[in-house]
Formats: sequence, structure tokens, C-alpha cells
Amino acid sequence: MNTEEERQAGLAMEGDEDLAGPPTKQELDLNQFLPYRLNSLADRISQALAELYEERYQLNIAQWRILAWLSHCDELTAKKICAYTYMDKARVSRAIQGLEERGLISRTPAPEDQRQQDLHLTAAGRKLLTKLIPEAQAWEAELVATLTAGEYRDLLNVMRKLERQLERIGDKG
Amino acid sequence: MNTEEERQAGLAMEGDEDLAGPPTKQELDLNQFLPYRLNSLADRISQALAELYEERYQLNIAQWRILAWLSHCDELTAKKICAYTYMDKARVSRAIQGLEERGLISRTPAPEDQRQQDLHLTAAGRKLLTKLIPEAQAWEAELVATLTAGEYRDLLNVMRKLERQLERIGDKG
DNA sequence: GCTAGTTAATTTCCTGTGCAACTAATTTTA
DNA sequence: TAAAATTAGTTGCACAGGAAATTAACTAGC
Repeated sequence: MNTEEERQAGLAMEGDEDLAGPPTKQELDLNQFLPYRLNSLADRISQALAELYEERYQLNIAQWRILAWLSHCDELTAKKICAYTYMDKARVSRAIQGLEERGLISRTPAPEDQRQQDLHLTAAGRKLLTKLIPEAQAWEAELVATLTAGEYRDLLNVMRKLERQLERIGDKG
Repeated sequence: MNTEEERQAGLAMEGDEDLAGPPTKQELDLNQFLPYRLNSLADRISQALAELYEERYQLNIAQWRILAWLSHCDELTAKKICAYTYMDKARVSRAIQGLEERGLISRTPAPEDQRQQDLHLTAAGRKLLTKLIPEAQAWEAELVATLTAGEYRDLLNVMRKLERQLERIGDKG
């Protein structure tokens, strides 16, 4: 009946008696476990936002990221995109393919190295972004509307710290 | 040659001249765009940690989450796991299947409703967790080692706020 | 200038997962 | 209490994406 409320049971108060609060015994509480919490939140945000790209612009996340990077880097190669976004190169390759087929980006072999391809937004791509970017920003603004400016800034700072630390430990090493 | 450094180019200083700093033009800066930053960070954390489950315990993320929830809820059903973790029920179903085949959990039809199955850790499952959980916690501890207690607390608080807001706006609605 | 090794990008193969359809058990309603 | 609707969990199908093999272009060593 009330799937919405049930979905919240894990984090919110006990609502539906059938799904009474989980915190019970001992051992690992995933709700206190940062990797889980962070991933769960990020997934939900990403998926919610992905609907915006997908339904309204037929873009998947990889494609959207590439467009966004191109919107402020002007010229890129697949390799750079991999480096900046941490996406797999196969994923990037396929996303680029799709974007080119739709005429949103152009790719021309780099003069100095024929293996590389210089990627640029086309007029169509730029036009699409002038519509999409404000929508994405509006969505983000709504998401962070309850945060103070300080909280927002601190959040980004802490995330930067975590990124650094991630490079120090593990993360493919 | 230096893939490590190149991977960092997006966020850190310009290092390899070939991959000089991206911030250039105008439009959307993904590094200031919370959904992207959050997802990127969470993915990297999740993937790094997933190697720990996968390589050493042959557990995928879904399976690990289920074990972890069982470690402190003692008895669960697939539905509850879906509600708590936001994972698709098919994914949960398959993960449960794998866990049962390996003898890490048991499932018995619930007496009061034969459609449901009560899930429990087996002795083997509990044993595995007594090894895995400390490792996961140690990994997390290392990850957050550079955060102060306050930063850590604030981070979780802000994340809770975002979760709330996410339920308010979009997120499947 | 030729061979061996690298590197950028693509493609192949395969696994995991989301969606939707389905099965089986339960509840509702009439 | 029989038929309709709902619900827990499973399965078929299709597709996204990661690992590794492949191709094409480049560089280094001789």
C-alpha cells in the first residue's frame, strides 16, 4: 500500500508496524558506516537526476558528464575524460560514439597524434546544454536548499579530504 | 607512464603537461556540482571497498549489504532488505540465493505468511562476518582518518538532511 | 629505417542488474 | 466462500559497463 513510507523505514522512525525499526542487535550498523551511507545517498541522487537527462534529453550519465566537461573545457580527448571522471574508457568510448551519432559533439583526429581525437561541442550540443544545464542546476539547488552556505562549503571540503585520503590508501593500489 | 598522477589531474594541480588543468571556460563546472562530486566520490569508495569483499570473500556489494544488515537485525525478509537498502528486489533475490547456496544464510518460510522467508545468518555466515566486519571498519577508519570528529559528525548530519530533501523532491515521484 | 614496446581508442565477451511479467500465498469484497 | 485484488519473491529479457583482447598510431633503441 504505502511503499513510499516503507522505503524510508530504514532511516526514519518506525512507521508501518510490519517494518518496525531495524536498529536492534550489535555488530556492523550500516547506517553508521560511511561507505554504505555515502553510496546509498549518491546512488539515489544520481538516479533521480539521471531521469532528468534520460527522459527529457535521452542522455545517459556518461554522456551527460562528457557534455558537461566539454562545456567548460572546450576541447578534450577520451583519455582526459577518463582521467577527470574516473569512468572506464570503454564506457567513455561508447558514450562518445552516441554523442557523435546524435551530432552533439564532433571528433577529429588530433593533428599531433592521430590516435587521439579532439572532441568539441557542436552547435547542437551547445544548444542542448543551454537548456539542460540550468535545469540541472535548479535541481541541485532544490536538493541543497535545506543546507546553509556553511554546511554546503564544509561538505565540499570534507569530500575533498576524503578524495585525497582515498588516493593515499587503496583506490586501485 | 604515470597513470596515478594523471587520474588526479581533474581535481589536483596540473601535473602532466599533456593533461593540464581543465578549468578553463564557462558553463557547468562538474567539480562544483554536488550530484556529480558525490557520486564520483561514492563510486570510488564503493569500488575500492568492493575489492575487499570480492577478492577476499567472493561477495558482491549486494551480498555484503545483506550480511551486514543481518548482522544487526538478526531476522529479516527480502522485502525489508529492499526497504532498508533501496536495492531492487530482483537484485536482493539473487544475492540471497547466492548467500544461501554458500551456506552463509538460511531461509525458512515465515510461519505467519508463507510468501515471506525469514532470513538468518548461519554459523558460517557469522564466522565470516567476524573476520570481514573488522576489516571493513578498519578500512573505513583509515578513510576518515583525516577528518575530525566534528567533521565526521557534521558529514553524517548533512547527508541525513540531503536524504530527507531527496524524499521531498523527486526520488521516484 | 626497422623492430620492439607503448599508448589511445575500439571491440569482444561476460557478469550484474533493472524492468516487467510471472507464480504463489494472502487479503479484500461482495 | 468464491472471485478479485494485493503482495513476496522469482525469472526472462535486454542492456549497461568492466576486463581483457585488439587495432592503429606513435616512440625508443639499435
